[in-house]
Amino acid sequence: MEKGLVSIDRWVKGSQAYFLTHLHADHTRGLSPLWTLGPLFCSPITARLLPSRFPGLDSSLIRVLEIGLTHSITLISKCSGSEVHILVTPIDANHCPGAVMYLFRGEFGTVLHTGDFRWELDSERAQLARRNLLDALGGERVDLLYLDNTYCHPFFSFPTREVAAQQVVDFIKQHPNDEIIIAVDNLGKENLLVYISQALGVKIWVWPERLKTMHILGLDDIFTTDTSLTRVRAVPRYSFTLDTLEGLNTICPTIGIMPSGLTWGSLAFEKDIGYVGLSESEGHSGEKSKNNRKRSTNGNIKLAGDQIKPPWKFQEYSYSFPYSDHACFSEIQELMRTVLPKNVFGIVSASSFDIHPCHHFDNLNCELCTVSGSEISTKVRGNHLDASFRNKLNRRAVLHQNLNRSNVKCGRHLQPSASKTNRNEGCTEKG
DNA sequence: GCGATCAGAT
DNA sequence: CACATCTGATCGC
Repeated sequence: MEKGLVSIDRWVKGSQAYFLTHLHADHTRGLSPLWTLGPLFCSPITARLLPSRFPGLDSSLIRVLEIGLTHSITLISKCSGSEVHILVTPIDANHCPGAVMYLFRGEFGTVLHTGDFRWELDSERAQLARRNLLDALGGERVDLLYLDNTYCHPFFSFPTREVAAQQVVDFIKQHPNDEIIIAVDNLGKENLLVYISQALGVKIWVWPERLKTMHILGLDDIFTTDTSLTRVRAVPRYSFTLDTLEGLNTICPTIGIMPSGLTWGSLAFEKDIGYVGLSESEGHSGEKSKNNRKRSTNGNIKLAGDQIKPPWKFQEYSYSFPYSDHACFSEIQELMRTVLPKNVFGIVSASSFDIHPCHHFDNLNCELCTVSGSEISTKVRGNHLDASFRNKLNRRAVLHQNLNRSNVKCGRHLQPSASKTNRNEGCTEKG
């Protein structure tokens, strides 16, 4: 596609149409309530959430695209001055509420931008997304795939969110006398909270802004801002620190739950970074015991591959569960097989795992793209990357070893500096 | 004083 | 590390 026509999650001058995949902050950098640069295309749910994120945003610029339908857009080529017809099909990305992928078709070829996505094909929702995608493709391959490569490495293996949610529920049930806090962002992981609420028959505390978001999403009776009503609270991830947990534990026993795909991989396991089997975990006693710390290194069960069982105790009071809103490697693999991209470009370039996606998909006959800014500038074959690939893998291994050591030292590296106070007391305090 | 941008933090 | 987010400093208007 020629330059100057469309931007996806990119909010700078120079395009005629702007597409938003979802409302996470790292995809809206540059977008502000003063936005005037062009029409903003998004899904219906994103459109409903937009005013709360960007109060005063000119609503006449918002173009709502129904998911699964193909929409026709006409733009003007800056090169030739002639009309450019673009077909765009938003596909449910199964990431956070409102998140979509965009499939673009036109004379330029077929381009799929996944935004951030999950691809759990045993869920009906993802099956429908896959059908919509295949229908829109009509048997064609994707020429250029912009891929959510967050977990694009065989290293990353974790279960579906439903399985992970059940693991969280089982864990909470095993700790009936503890307060529970769960780290979440401003958007996403709602289904985990709903699942917990329904399984345990409790409401979930959220901070006031988050409650507004829940109401916009139509989740009316499950959440509360009254801490006296429940022992389960969702708190902003940035307030989820060792300091916060220690502080809370001086008042009453409190366990932190970190839902994330980040730490769930087979390499981490080989390096023995301290997974704790579910049956091995024990009731939280509230004591800052060296025993507990020992448990995360000495008491873990060594399992292999998909036998890994959460939770992983990564801090004195905190456990990680493999609940991820990003696709694991096998799901990325499935998407690649579905669209058979001729060229691939990873959209998460800041990741330490920025090995090019094609490295893992030699058999797909796809080109390796590197980028300069937002423009695709060169295309080279992938095999020469072996050295850097190994380096990055080694770096990751060292990283996880360090992580392990830090855990033994009670997460020293995660402690905020002594001068810092808890920035979000209001979100975590009792009463 | 406000918005944009960046560094630094978890 | 950094899934995404927040705070605080700085700069230009």
